[in-house]
Amino acid sequence: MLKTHTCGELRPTDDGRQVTLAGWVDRRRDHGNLIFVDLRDRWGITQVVFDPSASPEAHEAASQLRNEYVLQVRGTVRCRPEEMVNPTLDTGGVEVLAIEAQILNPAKTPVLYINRDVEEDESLRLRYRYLDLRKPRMQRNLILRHEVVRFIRNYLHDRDFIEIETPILIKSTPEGARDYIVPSRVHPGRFYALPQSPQQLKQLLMVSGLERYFQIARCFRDEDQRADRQPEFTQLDLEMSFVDRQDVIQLTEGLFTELIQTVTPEKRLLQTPFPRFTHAEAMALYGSDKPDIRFGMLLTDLSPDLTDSEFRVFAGTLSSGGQVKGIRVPGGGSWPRSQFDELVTTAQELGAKGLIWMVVEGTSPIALRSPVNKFLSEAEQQAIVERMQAEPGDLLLIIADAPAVVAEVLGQLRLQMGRRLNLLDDDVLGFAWIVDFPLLEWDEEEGRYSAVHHPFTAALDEDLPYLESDPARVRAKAYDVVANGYEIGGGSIRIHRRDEQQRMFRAIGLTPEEAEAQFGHLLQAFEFGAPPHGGIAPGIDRLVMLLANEPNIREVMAFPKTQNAVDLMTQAPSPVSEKQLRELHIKLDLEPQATR
RNA sequence: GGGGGCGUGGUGUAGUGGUUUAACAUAAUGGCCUGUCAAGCCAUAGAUCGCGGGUUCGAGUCCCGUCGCUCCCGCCA
Repeated sequence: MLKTHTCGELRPTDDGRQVTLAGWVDRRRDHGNLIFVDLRDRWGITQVVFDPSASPEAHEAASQLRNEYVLQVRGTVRCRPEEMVNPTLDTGGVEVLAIEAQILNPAKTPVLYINRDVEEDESLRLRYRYLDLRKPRMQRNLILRHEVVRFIRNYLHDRDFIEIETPILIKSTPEGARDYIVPSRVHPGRFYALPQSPQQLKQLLMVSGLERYFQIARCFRDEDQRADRQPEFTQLDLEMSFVDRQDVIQLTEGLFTELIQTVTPEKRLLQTPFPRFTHAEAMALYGSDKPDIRFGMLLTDLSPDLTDSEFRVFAGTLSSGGQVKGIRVPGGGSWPRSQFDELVTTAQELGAKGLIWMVVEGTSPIALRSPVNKFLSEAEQQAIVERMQAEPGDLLLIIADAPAVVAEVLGQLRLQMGRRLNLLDDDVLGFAWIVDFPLLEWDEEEGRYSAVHHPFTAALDEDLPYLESDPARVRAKAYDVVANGYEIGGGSIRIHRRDEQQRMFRAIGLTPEEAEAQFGHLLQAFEFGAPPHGGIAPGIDRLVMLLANEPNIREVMAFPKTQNAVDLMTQAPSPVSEKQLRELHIKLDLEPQATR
């Protein structure tokens, strides 16, 4: 080793020790005769003093130093006098008096500031990611990620799970996200796909009798990016045999609870055991299937009070199967009028026909300030205020529209209002389970039903009889774990019988021939004694993002891609040679512009 | 596919409502300095304002296009 100690470990008790440190120059403070260098490595920063009276040679070397030079120093640890202790450094009680210094590598002026916290242009950070990753924030995130994965491995190992790798080159199937595909050289015209998740493979491992499997699995989806979505990402993929929903939920909940208490003890879990909502409840109360339950401001259904209203917006909406619902924004009544107009615009941009706002000025007697109160009877105003438990000074935001629109718009407004009122505490993790998702949803574009979760998800036993007669009514043995408004993971109890799986394929419009061609291996496997099984797949990146208080998952990935799925450091994707294409029997058919 | 934001010395910003040497901080280069820890002081150098076109006497600033990064909708079984 080129060092005897790290830059984070020396303490006053090491006084007098001969040590060798190596790392990067974080800062140099040159006083002419005396030079101070903050030497940095992964473990910390130690101040090195270059005194010409102690070592002229080392001092001369130090005068050459610039930020990010790689330096090896041999010297003597000495305690700092009390008034020179730096309380902001773990090693601030000591310094190393340099006897010998060797520049292992100089460095150009860095394009990013490693030693200060500035928000540099993201493309610059990604292009020079290896420099970006030198920053304490990024190292902290990568270390946290490692700790999370290490805890998961230990936890599952202790519970008799085994980690099994599944192939990255697999078969493309049309269901789900767009596949990344890989051409085969030895089979001209044929392609592998990169897994969107190891779903079928882990189910086959259950057929194999492994019973408890997990994998820290890389997944690939060729879809457009978001702050919490990258083209490749990592899931904790796990599957268990002879379980029901309760078993998977309990295991996952125990894992998360202990993980967070161990790895990020500064985080507070809002509620354990995690509260459970049916999908219908979550939509009704929060307007979202991934609710942020750190704050209330629940959606209140006003429909029962307004069915006979003279106000046509309400009556008309209700008579045509719509809903009237609202949220109560405490204290929002004092905002300027212009902000209410902005909220109306926001609601319309989100798809609502309009937004009704009411300022509660008094509750006994009822006094509302609103563009519509002249259309509402005294009794109706009374009912609205009572049902929403409104108090003077509150702002009420009401939407009358189709149920899906009401949920979407009020759900979004609720989040905006929560942020605005500072109701979202970053140190709190509001985990919850969402269960009883619909099994199928109508796909307008394809003109058929498609699986909400995936086509291997089992239906609730009591709903299964309606699979053919009333598909939209069937609920799934599925469960999502959500936290702070993010979907952290989803899972289900799977179908394990061939006949039931074929029924499901039929329900999503696959012919028996198509089902056989695409999923024949799975159907066949189910004929050889497939056990009941189920599992879940939490997203590691999103979880770590939450634990690290980061706004996007790029901050917890070493080498992420841009929104256009480009790697700015390596410039992937890039053209390949004619020879490579020829070997793969691939001819390009590009627009003239697109040849770059 | 659509909508929004951003792009000015190496880096982070100011300027932007039409006009002169495009300002500040930091980094950089040289000098001074024995106790700093975002060291300090002095001096020097560095941007034709993402790129292309247009309007104008005059464009960093206005208009059109384009590229890059980003946020969102669609999409993400």
